[in-house]
Parts: sequence; C-alpha cells; structure tokens
Amino acid sequence: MKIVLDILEERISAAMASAAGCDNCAAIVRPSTDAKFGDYQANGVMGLAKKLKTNPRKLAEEVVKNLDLSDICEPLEIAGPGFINLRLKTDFLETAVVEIYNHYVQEEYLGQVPRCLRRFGIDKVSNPKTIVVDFSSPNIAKQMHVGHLRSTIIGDCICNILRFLGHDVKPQNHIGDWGTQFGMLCALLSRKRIEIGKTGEKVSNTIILADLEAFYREAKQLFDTDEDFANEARDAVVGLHKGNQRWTEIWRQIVRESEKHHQEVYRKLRVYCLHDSNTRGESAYKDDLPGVVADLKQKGLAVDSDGAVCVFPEGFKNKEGQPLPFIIQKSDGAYLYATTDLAALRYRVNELKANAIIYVTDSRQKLHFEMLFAVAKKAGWVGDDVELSHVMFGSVLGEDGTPLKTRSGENVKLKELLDEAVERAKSVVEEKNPELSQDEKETIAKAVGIGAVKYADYSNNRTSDYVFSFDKMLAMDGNTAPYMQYAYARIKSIERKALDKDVSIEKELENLQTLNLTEPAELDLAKYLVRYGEALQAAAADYRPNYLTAYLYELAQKFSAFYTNCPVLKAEPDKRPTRLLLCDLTAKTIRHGLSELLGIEVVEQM
RNA sequence: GCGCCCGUAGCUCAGUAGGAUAGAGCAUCGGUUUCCUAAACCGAAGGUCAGAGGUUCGAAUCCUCUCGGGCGUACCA
Repeated sequence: MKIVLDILEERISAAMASAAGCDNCAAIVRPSTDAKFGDYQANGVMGLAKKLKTNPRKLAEEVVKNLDLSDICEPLEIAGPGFINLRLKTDFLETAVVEIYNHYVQEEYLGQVPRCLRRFGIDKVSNPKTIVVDFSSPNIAKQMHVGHLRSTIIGDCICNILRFLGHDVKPQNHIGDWGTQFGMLCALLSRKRIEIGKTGEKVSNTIILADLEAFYREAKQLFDTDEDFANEARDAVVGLHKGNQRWTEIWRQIVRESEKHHQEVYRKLRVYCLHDSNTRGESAYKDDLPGVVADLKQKGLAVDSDGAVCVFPEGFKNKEGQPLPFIIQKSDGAYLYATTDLAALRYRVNELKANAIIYVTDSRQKLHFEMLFAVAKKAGWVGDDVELSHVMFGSVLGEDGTPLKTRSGENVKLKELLDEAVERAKSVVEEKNPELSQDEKETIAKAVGIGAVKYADYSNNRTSDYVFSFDKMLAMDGNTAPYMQYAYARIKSIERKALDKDVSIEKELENLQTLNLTEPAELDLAKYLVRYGEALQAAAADYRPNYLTAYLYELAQKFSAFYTNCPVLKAEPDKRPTRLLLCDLTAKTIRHGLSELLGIEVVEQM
C-alpha cells in the first residue's frame, strides 16, 4: 500500500502538470494546519501560479477540474489564496485501516516475519540504498559515559528506521582502539600480569580490567611518575606499531575486555545492531594510513606545513584568516583521526559500496566533518553519487546548564546513569502498583527506566542541547516514555478483560472487511493511524527521531481521547469490532515504533 | 577576530521544501472516578516567534544588520 500522503501528492501533482502544461509540479501536500480545513492541504498551486504568472485561484480551479480523488476524498475545496483542501472519506478510511490491520495480521499468521519486519502496509522505498551509519564509537579501556549515549541510541534508531523503509543499512562502530595511549595500557597490563603471576594467583584479564576507568587512570599516573614504566610504555607503542606479537596480544585482550563492557551497555540500552562484524575501529585502518597520506601527497593536495602534513581545502580559515589545515600527519610522524576517518571513508565507499554515509556525532565535530568531506571529494574518493551526512546532536546538560558531570567533575558513567534510572523507576512502580509481583516490578522498572532515558533523548530535536532530568523523563504526564508505555498497557488491559468476558477478539476481527466509524474520537484516531508511514518518512528524511516520538505521542493522546469517549467491551455488537480493531492497531503501532524502532520496551501492565 | 549552531508562553521544548488564527508538556486555575488502569481525560489562561530592516500574494522559517547565548577555529577525538 502506498501511504495516503504520497497518493495525494502524486495525483495532484499530475493534475497540476496537465493544467499548467509543464512537468515537475509539486503539489506539496501536507497535513492540514487546522482540522477545519480538512485532513490534508495542497500548497503547491500558489507557487506554481507565481511561476506561471497566473491567478492562483483560477489555476487551482483548473487543477481541481483535472483531478479525480473521489475514491479517497470528499469533494475538494479551494480556499484562501489557492489552497486545495482535502478531507478523507469515511468509507475510504474504514477500509484503509482494516487493510493495514489485515496486512499486519497476515504477516503474523504467516509467522516467521519478525515483528521488526512487519510493514503496516507501508511500502519499501523503490530505490533502496546502501547506507553506512557510523555511530556509538566508544573508546577502548574506558567505560562508556554519558557522552556516548546520544550517538549510540540516535544511530541505532536511524538504522532501524532506514532498514524498515527498505534500505541496506550497514552500521559501523568506529571504536577508539588505536593510539599512543594504548602503549601505556599494554605496559600496565603486562606489569600486572607479572605481579599477579608472582603471587601464584590465576591471572585473569577480567579481574585486572574490572574497572576500566581505574585501569586507565593508573596507567596515566604511572606514566607521569615512573620512569621505567614510561619507557616500557614507549616500547609498547613501538612494538604495537611494528606488530610485535607480545604487545599485540596484550592489546587484543584489552580490546576484548572492553568490548564485553560495551556489549553490556548496549544490552541495557537495547541496542542490538552493533557487534563484532560491524566493529571496525581505528586499528582496522592503521595499515592504510601511510597510503592515505602518500596518495594525497601524490595528488598534490597534501603539503608539509610547520612540519605537519596538511591538506588545505578551500573555504576554511583559521583565527588569522589563513587557510585552515586538515592535518593528516603530525610533525612527529603520528597519524590523527582525520587520517583514520579518510581511510575509513575510502573503505566504506570501495568495500562496503556505500551510497550514503552517515556520521552520528556531536555538533562540535561539525568543522571536522565538513573538512573531511571536502578533502575526500577533492581527492576523488567519493563521487557525487555518494551522499555524506554529518548527523549531529547537542550536549546532554546537567540541571545547571553545563555539560553533565559528576560532582567531582568526571564524566557520568553510562551504566551508572542507566542503573539509577531503573532504580528510580522501581520506586515509582512500588508506589503506584504495590500489588504486582517482584518480578513484574523489576521488568516494568527496567522498561520504564531505560525507556525514559532514551525517550527523553529522542523526543528532543537532536541538534539542540537538552537538560537531563530524571524527574521530567519519568513523569507520567507529557511526552515521556511512561506515558507511552501506559497507553500501551491500557490497551493490553482491555484485551485481557475481553478474555475474561468471553469476547474473542480474533473471532470478531476475523472476517472484518470494513469499520463502522461514527464517533469523532474514532475518526480522529483512524485518520491518525493511517499516517504512521508519513511519520517514518519524515523521520528518515532528516534523520530525526523526534518526528517519530511526536507521532507516537499524538497517537497515544488520540487513543486516550477515544478511550474515555468510546467504551470498547461494552459497545454495541455493530460497534465493538471497530473499536477492538482500533485498539489493537494502536497497540501494534505503538509497540512497533517504541520497541522495534526506538528500542524502548513495552510492558503488558504497569 | 572569523566560522557554525541557536534565541518561540513563567519553565522545558515542537514547529517536516515559505502557507491560513504559531503548537505541546510542565507549572497555574477550574472541572471529570457507581464506567475497559485517574500513571488518565476535559476546559481556561498564557506570545512583539530576541530586535530592526528587506524579499512576496504570504515569513518563526529566506536575505542584511544589531543584541544575547553556546560551540569551534594547526598537530586530542
């Protein structure tokens, strides 16, 4: 099934083309700004009239004459300076909603179609692309902290939505697993194993790396105070670069242990698409770096400047107004993230065959990516057919308006943050629903706590900073995870009650061909249910999860209105199937958006 | 200095190619539980879209300037 907005766009655009006698007309169909104008409005006529220098209202009349939407809409109205107002026919809606529902249920019956792949009658894109999404990218030997939250979950959500729409998505976890700091970490680990070995204890990396952060700090401190250690660390760096087996082995162990930690956090966050096969950290490109520099030099793009090797892409200036360098090799010969990013970009275009590469990082790196893209294009490593995007986001702030830190000024550990969210959610559950079993409370607390953190992040415009507040994200009112989860749980409650009352939902909906929509709240909900695809398209087009949360929130609100106004189980026999279906499709849509796309768990009761 | 992002209700924020009378939530005030979960619903009030010009049928949205904030700006990522 095509989404309604697209059908309207297509047909009206065609009518405009024949009325105006030129192609490439855009109807610009949008949801109406006000319900009194109908459900959708076409805004394109006015722009076209301007281009043709004709009267917009007259043109609108011509367009309407050429247009037959009687299968979908009530008679069209021309309003204001030349809007075409569209109102969906109730009988169209009545069959469309059932069709979407049956489509979903069919996939359920056919089995084997995992929930995340159910389509809600939404067509896949006609031109699927291979899209690389670079996100999360934590550092080895450090715990993930709040700074990794946004990249990880926004990236994950973008992957889910793009995949749902039919693209071939290739996540890439570009972990920070290479650099001079790993020399000292290897040296420390080596030393610890020797010490532990002496005492006769069994040497286990898990013990040594139990607290990655402490491990990292200890190495740094030793490096500054212990001459012998500093030398060992330098040896280790050299050894690592040469591929020396001893150091490489130790480094691998550090990487492995760190990955365990990352996976633990990903599991907590319900981020499932990052694993070994798409983790390609900085180390994966280490052998390509000399080639990157050599190639850019050979092309005449890279030049020596103050001892460093730089590319000077056009249009970038430094403080003094001089050309700004993109440094690809330091004066001491070391490479930088610019070099690695170039190597990674080349790999993604050449090996992963990317048509688009999306980098999900904070907005402070904007300049870096602008320069990276400019250099890659100049070098001819990406053609015009490859779309490069920096999907940036703002900072997570504390209540004081500065980037979130602990009282002692350290980064807030992601694991601890999530654990606290679950704890807080637990006490809310305790208070609201004390009669639930301990197990149920745990499950709900996990879903609500983690969901609250993620939902709060998603529901903000990603480009702006936001203030992190447990109280706000765990509030039951407003656009929050608990509100959404509650809406879902209420529907599930109705379905449980139906069983008690011997109402078989399956039977009532089995051969349903159409609905019987009469109440305003029913119509309102039905109209909104058919717009799920629209919301996903909008969210994907700009890589903005908040469009999806906004849709889900409004859906839940419309459901609530329906819920208070329209009894379901007590409804007359001619109304009950309609209402049961509206309930179930709402639940399925919320579950899909929340659980499959945003990675937020739903609960059957709360 | 220059560049980028931003400034929308008391507070936190939406606003999807420039569309009609700018929307939510919180807080405030008022109402709704013999009725499927009140963790809910309904209503009221609240605005010079930072300010000033401009572009046009039409601007929170595009352009110019001013003010205010954040970030970035050569060897960290």
